[in-house]
Amino acid sequence: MSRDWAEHAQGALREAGFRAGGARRAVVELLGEQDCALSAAEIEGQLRRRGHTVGRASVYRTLEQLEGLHLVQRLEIGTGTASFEPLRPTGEHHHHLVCGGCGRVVPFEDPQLERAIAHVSRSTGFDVSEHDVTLRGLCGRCAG
Amino acid sequence: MSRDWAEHAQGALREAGFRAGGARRAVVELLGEQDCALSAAEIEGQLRRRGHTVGRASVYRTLEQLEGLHLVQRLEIGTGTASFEPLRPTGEHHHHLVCGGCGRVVPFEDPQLERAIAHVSRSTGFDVSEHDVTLRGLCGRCAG
DNA sequence: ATGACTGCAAAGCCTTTGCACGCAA
DNA sequence: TTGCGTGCAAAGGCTTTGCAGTCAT
Repeated sequence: MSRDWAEHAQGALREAGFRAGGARRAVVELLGEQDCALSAAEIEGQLRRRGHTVGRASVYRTLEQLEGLHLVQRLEIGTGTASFEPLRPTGEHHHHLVCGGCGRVVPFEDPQLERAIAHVSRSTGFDVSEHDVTLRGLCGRCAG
Repeated sequence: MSRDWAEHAQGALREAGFRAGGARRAVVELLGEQDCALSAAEIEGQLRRRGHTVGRASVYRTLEQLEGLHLVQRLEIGTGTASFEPLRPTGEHHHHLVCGGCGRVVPFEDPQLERAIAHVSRSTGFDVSEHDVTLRGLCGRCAG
């Protein structure tokens, strides 16, 4: 199912007029295998570790293009470093819990929370297309 | 009521062992008058406009201290620039709607959303102390 | 008198941009 | 062959840090 996203994204990029290049394909494939958010540096590092080195600029450019097509969501989870994660066409997604002690990021999902957000969205006068929720605190280990 | 926050914050800072200096006091007072988030640059600019110039470093240092005492919340509303807003001891607060067209940031509040978040928080195994919600889309004017 | 507070300037990071070369179409 | 895609290096922008002078206690 994760691989589905990569194929979907490649198709959407092609339809949007982008050509097929190695760097972008590698970034999209890596993103498709992820279940949570990755920073640009993490993407660059993981690709290099796989032996497929990609320029930093290409990583950012690809992410920018994917964001423009609503294929990935950019998240600012606190420390001045952005993270990116695939946006499934099904709408299924999760949010994040961040531990202020160890920095661990844990995903969670909650239907009731989604319903509340959908309800608010309709009452705003905005055409809301994305949302994100971040909970911060201490994880079991750090809270002691 | 806004002024209450500034006094509360000054007291908390004193109890935490901080001395009374002009730069920090000015930042705290300005924050107390705000009802929504301000960036460090906006804080610096507004203080200068009032004739009370404060060094950029002092603004950031004060914000860092206030954040450490949970007196302000740092928000990353998208464009790589952090914003800060007072955290009321009463717990009352709002969230943000961001227009991707004009960049406008509109605050909103919703009790049902808060309840949903509180419910999720209790089920996570984390000791959740803060949260933030950001809705993104196009405002009435930009959606046309 | 001591050590925290400040401001300025420099350094650090993450991200974006400029440019020349290579590859898809 | 055209011009998009890519990588490298330089530039940008926000934030943090180092340092010396000042002020609170």
